[in-house]
Amino acid sequence: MKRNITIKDIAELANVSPSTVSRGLNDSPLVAEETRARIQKLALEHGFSFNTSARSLITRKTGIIGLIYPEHFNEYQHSFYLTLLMNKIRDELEEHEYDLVVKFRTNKTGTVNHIRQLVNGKKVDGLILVHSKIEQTDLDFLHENGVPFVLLQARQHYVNINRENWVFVDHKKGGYIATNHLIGLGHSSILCLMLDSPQYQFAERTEGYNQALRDNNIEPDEEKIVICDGTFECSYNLVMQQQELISRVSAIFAQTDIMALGAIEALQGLGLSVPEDIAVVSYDDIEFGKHFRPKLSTIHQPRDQLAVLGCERLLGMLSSDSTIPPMQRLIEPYLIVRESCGAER
Amino acid sequence: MKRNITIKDIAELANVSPSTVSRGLNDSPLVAEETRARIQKLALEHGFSFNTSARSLITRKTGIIGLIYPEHFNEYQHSFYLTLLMNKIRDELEEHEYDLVVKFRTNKTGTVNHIRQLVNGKKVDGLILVHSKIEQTDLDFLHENGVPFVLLQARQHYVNINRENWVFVDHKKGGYIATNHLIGLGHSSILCLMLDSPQYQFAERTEGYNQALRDNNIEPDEEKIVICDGTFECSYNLVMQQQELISRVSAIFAQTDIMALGAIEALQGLGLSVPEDIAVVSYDDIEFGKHFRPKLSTIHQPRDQLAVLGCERLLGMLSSDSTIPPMQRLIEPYLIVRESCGAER
DNA sequence: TCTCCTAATACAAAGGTTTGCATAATACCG
DNA sequence: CGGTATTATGCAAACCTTTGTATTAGGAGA
Repeated sequence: MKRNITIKDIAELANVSPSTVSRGLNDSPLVAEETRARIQKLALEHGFSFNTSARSLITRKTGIIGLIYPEHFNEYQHSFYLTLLMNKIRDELEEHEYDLVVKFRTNKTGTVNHIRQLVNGKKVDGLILVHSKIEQTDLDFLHENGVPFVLLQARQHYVNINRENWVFVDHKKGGYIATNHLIGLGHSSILCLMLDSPQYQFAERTEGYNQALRDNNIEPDEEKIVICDGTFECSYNLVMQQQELISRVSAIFAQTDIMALGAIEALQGLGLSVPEDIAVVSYDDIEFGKHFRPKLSTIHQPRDQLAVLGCERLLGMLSSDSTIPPMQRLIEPYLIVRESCGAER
Repeated sequence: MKRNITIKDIAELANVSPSTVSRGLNDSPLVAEETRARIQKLALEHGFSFNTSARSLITRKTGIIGLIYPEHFNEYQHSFYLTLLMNKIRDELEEHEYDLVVKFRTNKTGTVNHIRQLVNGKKVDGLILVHSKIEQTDLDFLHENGVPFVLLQARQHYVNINRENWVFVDHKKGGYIATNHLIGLGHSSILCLMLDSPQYQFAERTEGYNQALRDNNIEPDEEKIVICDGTFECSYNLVMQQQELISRVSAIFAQTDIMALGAIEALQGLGLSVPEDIAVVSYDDIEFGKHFRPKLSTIHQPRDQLAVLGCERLLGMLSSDSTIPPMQRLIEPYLIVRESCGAER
């Protein structure tokens, strides 16, 4: 591997000291305009770049942000949403010259704890914790080490978030809006296809569902909340197996788009048409929803807003060392009406 | 930010010199078993991790791999496939303790050249170039700097690949298999929905299409190759606008799954059913294909194999400094038969 | 002309690790 | 017991920047 050109080399070429070169390239006001120009020209000519490691070593900044998400989101059915969020985050960070390194967090004992590894190894300047499937002890650890971080997407009920920076989606509101939409269209017997997962956000969606029912004087019915693992197949099978139950409802609130797709596929297989025979509303607004037939009416999660706000705050924390009061934002999701709920009946 | 615990601290605690600690933690045979045990115990107790920057500075290894893809693959219609490939690559690298940093490469003048930036700044140990939308000069630059890299997915026709390491998909073969499948089902008038892009791979798919026709004594018809930008919408609109042309074919070869979905949507809108009235075969095998109605018959790109082989080779190059002859693999895609082509007619 | 100030630059230390070489300690052999 | 391997450890340099402090030169003011 070719030896790289260093500040020293440029210094020699420019007939100045390394420190002057450093200052020149970093636009320090301590260096004469003429000298700076000469240095920068030489640096450009010789394709000089700072050695990232050397620089990090002394500045204690790596220019890398770690993104941690819970391991079970590796599963196919979660990847659609996660990808959209991650891409947006990467774009945001890129604009501020930060790189993103992505890891998942498993709580299996005996496995590496990427959070501690990244922090102890001084690999990252800050962290973005998506879904915060994370132990309270990890958060404490981050505080002890003064590592800036933000929580994104949804809280974990067992985590104390009062002192943290976070941007969450108001999932209860989302569930409420979705259910309310169905009720507004004249449905009163609504099935809730609930995703069972350690993620509190799905319980929140169910809460919203129940609340909407109650607010419209419909008695929630435990039986109509059906648990599913979130896959297309599970959702499909559930509908297929629960035909009696299905016959007693006129609408379904599926907690993710994927689940809606599975359910719709099953319903159609049973000879029911959506939305004519049964309406379906879902959650996430993944891109595919609008290409499906029927086009999905779904709750849009403002993922771009999550990314923008989260990154903004994280970058803010990175640039100012004074402690600023935490930013805690609950973002409201909104309904996108397409075809799967049909018209008022 | 809390001062981190360093090798020196451990050295003091263990009553040895820093160099011994370093050796101990790195499993050097130069250190006594008893000492090593003592050192490792202390390191563990105090949550010690190597400072990545300091380490990189001297070892000249960062443990980071850069993945570069062409800018226009940021567009929605390409994201599905790219994501699948990237995720698999990340997993592979993760297993070998490498991190992945993702950048796109634009050829716009005046913008940063991420390749040079990553290499000059000594930020990465190696590169994975997906689709190699990349200048020959960049490749030359990488060789000059002795940076290991692999090309993945598809070649760019203007790039000289003889001396490079690469794993490409045999796209001509893919186009051939797809078309041949249709012909085997009795179709002789087949539309080719071609994606127009700087990517040579799509031209290759068309070549395969033409070849299959010729091998079956069907005269290729220029008119039946329709150009599309790859979006769902474009594909949809094309079908809608070219009804006369559509009426003269009994099958469509869409060069991506997304294009197939758009086309099918349009066909169904026109009152044609797939596959009964018109058969559709496509390319990519994105996950959604099997949830669509009809389920897509499509060419599977062995992306996991690309990822595995590519990473394997890259890691190989990183660990041995002797130059090994380039690995050049053309992977055969294969057909997955589902519903969209129907039965023999 | 001398002093003092300012502006521009240089010097040197620091950051945490690795590693070639020197040294010390132990064991071996005759 | 002297000498030589052998094993374990320490020393110090190197990796490349950044940055606080010292130095120098030049100009202003008296």
